[in-house]
Amino acid sequence: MVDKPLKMKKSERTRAAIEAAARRLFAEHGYERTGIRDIAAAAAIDPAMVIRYFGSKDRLFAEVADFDLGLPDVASIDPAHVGRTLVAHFLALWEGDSANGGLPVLLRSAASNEFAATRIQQLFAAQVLPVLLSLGPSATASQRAGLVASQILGLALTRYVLALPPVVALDRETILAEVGATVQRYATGG
Amino acid sequence: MVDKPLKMKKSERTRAAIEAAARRLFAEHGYERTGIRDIAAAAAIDPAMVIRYFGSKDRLFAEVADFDLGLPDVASIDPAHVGRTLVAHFLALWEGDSANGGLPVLLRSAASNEFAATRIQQLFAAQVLPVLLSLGPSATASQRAGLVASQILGLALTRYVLALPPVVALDRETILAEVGATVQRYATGG
DNA sequence: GAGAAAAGTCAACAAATGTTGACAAAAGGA
DNA sequence: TCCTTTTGTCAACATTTGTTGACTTTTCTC
Repeated sequence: MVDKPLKMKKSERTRAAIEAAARRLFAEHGYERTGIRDIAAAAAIDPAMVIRYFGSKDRLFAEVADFDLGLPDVASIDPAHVGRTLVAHFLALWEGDSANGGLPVLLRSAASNEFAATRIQQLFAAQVLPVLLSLGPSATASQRAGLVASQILGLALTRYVLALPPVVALDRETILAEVGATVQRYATGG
Repeated sequence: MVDKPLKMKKSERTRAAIEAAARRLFAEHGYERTGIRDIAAAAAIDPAMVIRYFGSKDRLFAEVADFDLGLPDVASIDPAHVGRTLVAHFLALWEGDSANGGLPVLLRSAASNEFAATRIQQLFAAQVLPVLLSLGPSATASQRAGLVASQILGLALTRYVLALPPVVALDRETILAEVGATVQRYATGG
């Protein structure tokens, strides 16, 4: 058969459907509250297929949780606006409708799922810390990274996971200004 | 029988044992991952007793989650150090070994448990917001409360729930100074 | 000590969980 | 068309879950 443009092989399509459904449900309800049958139903396939394609619930979760923060290159960041830049980037990471959305998945489950917690820790250690290394004395980089994490994950938690009304109500510009200033101070050790 | 000093009625004692075990396990593993049989084992009693004393797992959780932040009186806070004061208070709330410890329970489960999330929201609305009302224009109180919540819960999340190493490594004085300054700025609208 | 009330034990239930294997349908290549 | 591989369906499994009811043991009062 001549190649159907834009249509992948059927197996790829169901695999993608499962992954998309899993991402959405894991992000919405967390690891424990999301059953394989729920995922299968959302993807309109048989529960057994989920296992067939991903081996186990754990491995499916791991696959969905395996993603990249995609932080801008260290060199391309204006040190005077790291705070705002970082916050903007994380906001996009949460609100971006399309591709990844792995961060919501992770944070929703991290509180009661050791794997997810470890994964978050790795992400910050491998991707955020390097950025901070170039912004101040390396001796304090770890401390600065900790403070930055506490504020950024706190914002994500209260706004997207817990959905505390006062935090949800914050408009983008206020967040960029206020939280950005905090992150700026933490990041540069000011 | 003459009253045994410091010993309560037997039923009260087992009830307290269940509650203590539940508090510890809920705080450690979250709502979903803590089974009634786990709680019973930790309290060295029969699983049926848990139901007998508390009716259901939900009600037990609700009981354990029903507590008070115990914030200092608004009037007694020095407005120039609200940030530090608030942070110190929340630190004590987490690290206090004895009585309550309900906050760890709540935060550990809030990400995937609607009841816990709602409860946190209520706590902040009913107990933190009033404090902020006296520290700036009432029109911005909600916004200031949101920012304060994002930082304080973020600290709690990363330090006590996720246990991110760089945040765990922070010493008390650094937290009081750095995070205190942020909360101060958020709270007063500076 | 007899009898009542409280506290505790035990086995079982129905439902939901992740996972598996046997089988049927469809697709693709020869 | 025949045959092989892929893809999907179905029923069942073992385990764990919260919860219940019948029963025995303890505790306390008279």
